[in-house]
Amino acid sequence: MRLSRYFLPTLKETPREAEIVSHRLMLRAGMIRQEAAGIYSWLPLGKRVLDKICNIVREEQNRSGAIEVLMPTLQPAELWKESGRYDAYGQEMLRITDRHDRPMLYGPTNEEMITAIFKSGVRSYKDLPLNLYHIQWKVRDEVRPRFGTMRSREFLMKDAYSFDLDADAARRAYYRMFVAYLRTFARMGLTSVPMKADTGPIGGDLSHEFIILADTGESEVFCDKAMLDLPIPSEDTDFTGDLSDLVAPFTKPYAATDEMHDQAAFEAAVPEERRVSARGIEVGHIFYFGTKYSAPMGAVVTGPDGKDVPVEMGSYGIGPSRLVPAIIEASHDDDGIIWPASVAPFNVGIINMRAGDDACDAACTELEWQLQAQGIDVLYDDTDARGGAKFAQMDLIGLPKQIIVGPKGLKNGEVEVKDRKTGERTLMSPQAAINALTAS
RNA sequence: CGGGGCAUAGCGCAGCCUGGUAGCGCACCUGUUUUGGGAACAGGGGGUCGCAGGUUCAAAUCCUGCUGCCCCGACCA
Repeated sequence: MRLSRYFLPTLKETPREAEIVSHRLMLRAGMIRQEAAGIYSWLPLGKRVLDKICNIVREEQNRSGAIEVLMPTLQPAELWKESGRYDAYGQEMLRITDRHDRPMLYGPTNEEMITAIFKSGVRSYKDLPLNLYHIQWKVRDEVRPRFGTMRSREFLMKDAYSFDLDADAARRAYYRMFVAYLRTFARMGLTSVPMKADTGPIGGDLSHEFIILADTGESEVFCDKAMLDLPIPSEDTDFTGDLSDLVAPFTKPYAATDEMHDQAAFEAAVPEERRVSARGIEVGHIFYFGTKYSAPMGAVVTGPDGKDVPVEMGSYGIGPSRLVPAIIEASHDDDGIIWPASVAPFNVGIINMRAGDDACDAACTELEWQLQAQGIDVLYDDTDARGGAKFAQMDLIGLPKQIIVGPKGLKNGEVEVKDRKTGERTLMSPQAAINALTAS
């Protein structure tokens, strides 16, 4: 992509409304634009990151055996009256009326609809286990949206729903998602900590929030330092097997958000030097809720004994539109964003120090072409801005690697490869640069 | 939903107290000189001062009402 043909409205100054660093950087890097309180447009750079995140989420969901569907954002109120949540949900549910005066709503979540879908397609226990998920915009008319896309009124969520014959099978389904979540966040360069969460009226221990530690997090969290260094299950994990041994190391150590925190238990369980008390961002939430929706909505399967039983369900959420700022909170410096390679909007930035100079133009074009031929996403700054401005902008938008091409280097047949994170710069031939950047 | 604040060019702001018809920096356009960490000079374009009323010869400025947005708290992917 040529910068001269792209739409990248970056800002030197921070818009006044932005308080936290991720919101500021997303606005300055031209990733989003606010349309109303808690409602944002995603501009090209932001859209690329969001798509990369969704693809990682999708790959890990698929790997775990979940199947993708797509449900609408608009739902009939009727469905929610069946479950009893139409009245229970309150002001956060954005309700509208269609031209026939039928009450509708913008979906804040999809338990009801997925249960209806399940009901219409499944009769037998032989069709279980089943896990259906989608990635769709959700609407919650938040009392106080804030922090950019971290807490917005319209947000993208991956929500998966598992269906099983009994509680044991439901637990196995829960563990599959647990492992998928560990892998998903790790692939984005994040250290996530699963923390016991409130299970509400269902009880049990099958609810976890996945928390990223960050100073600007909304909740206070406590955990054993050992949790931060646990190895992540590999991509060869057999999701058809029993995953309890993989999950156990993550559920045994102490880890709790403030609402579940018990200081005495914390001190008893964790030696002082390993006690971490920090702030965190919730990027995922999984829970098992049994027959809470299947029973009132009549979602049953016929068991091996010929009797109908309501299915055991769980639901599993990840917020991609929240992960974007979460990753920035976890990975930035004074100059801007530092994208982990897996979610970077472009892998490599090329800076032409002397646009219009034949040798520089030719070298840049060749690099751009060669890298793109290898499947590398390249943003080539071919504008005639001064070098300093180009460096600053490239650092702001956080591309992991940069190639600096200028007359000084080219005199010796060299270009400079810069690592955004370390700031390290290395002179090498263009071919060596291509080799280095396509190696992994 | 309670408490506080803000609204003037795309962005950041000054002007308001003490009324006289709008200004600065960045960005943008033209030209020249430049070019290795947010260039310099010269010229230029862009604003129903959030909206609606009112006071006044005259309102960005004073008064009233409304709307939008931000922050702090209680609630949440």
